Amino acid sequence: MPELPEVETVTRSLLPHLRGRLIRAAEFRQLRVLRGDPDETARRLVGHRITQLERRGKFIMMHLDGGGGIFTVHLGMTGKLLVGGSVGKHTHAIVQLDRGVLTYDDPRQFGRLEWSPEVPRSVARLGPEPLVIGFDEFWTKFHHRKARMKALLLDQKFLGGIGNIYADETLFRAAIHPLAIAARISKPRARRLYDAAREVLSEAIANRGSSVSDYVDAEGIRGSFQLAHRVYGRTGEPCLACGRPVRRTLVAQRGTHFCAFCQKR
DNA sequence: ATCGGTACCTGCACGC
DNA sequence: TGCGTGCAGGTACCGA
Repeated sequence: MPELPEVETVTRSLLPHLRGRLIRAAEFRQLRVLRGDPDETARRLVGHRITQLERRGKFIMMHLDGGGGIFTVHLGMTGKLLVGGSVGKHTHAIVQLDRGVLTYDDPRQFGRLEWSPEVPRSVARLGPEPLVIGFDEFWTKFHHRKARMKALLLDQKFLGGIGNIYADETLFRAAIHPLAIAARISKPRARRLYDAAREVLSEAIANRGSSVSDYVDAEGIRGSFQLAHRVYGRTGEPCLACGRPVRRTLVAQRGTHFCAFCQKR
């Protein structure tokens, strides 16, 4: 489900429910999604207040008061953080607050929950935020890379937060072929790419993310940016620029949607 | 350091 | 109805 715009939306919708809340109890059911010992993690959480929430890439960090460390959540493909939700078959964590309850649901169990005293390694190794990095720094990181464009955009050490949907949408808007080699792209085209990524992500956040199947925010509300997708999920439909059918192929083991005419290598 | 491939899970849509 | 297949917003880890 969740790439940068979806995780940003979840974080924002979570904030009014979680900031200042005292954690009264924490229960972990499916241990696959928990990094660390369940009892130890519960002990670290209980008795602390959540002082602030912070998104980095696709991670959500909950900061705890009094040097209580950080509780970090990654939603994987199908993770959901819900306030006031009920407990179901795929509910793997239940956090009781002084006001309300926070649950973590995740059918595929690709998500991760982790308590750590400092910023966890998973977050520390992320590349810069695409909406924060300047073009000069982007170009420095970009121009020598020999990876295919699609794979590079998906690489979280390059930029944090772009996933399969927004990689495809970015490349279409920048008119760059997903198999293009980064190092062979000129500076002006790299500028278009940089602008396209920021534009797509900003618009998606403004539309509360893309709900392609079951993504919802912390209050169960769907996003609407799926209605604005230009290539993702539009296989066989006409390219909005040239009318030729949108093609789907596999790049970096991920379904990749693009227009073979508009996007140049 | 960088790149590409595989593993990890469940659910759903589809064809037969 | 049931069964096999392919596909799905993710990262970690491995070898080259």
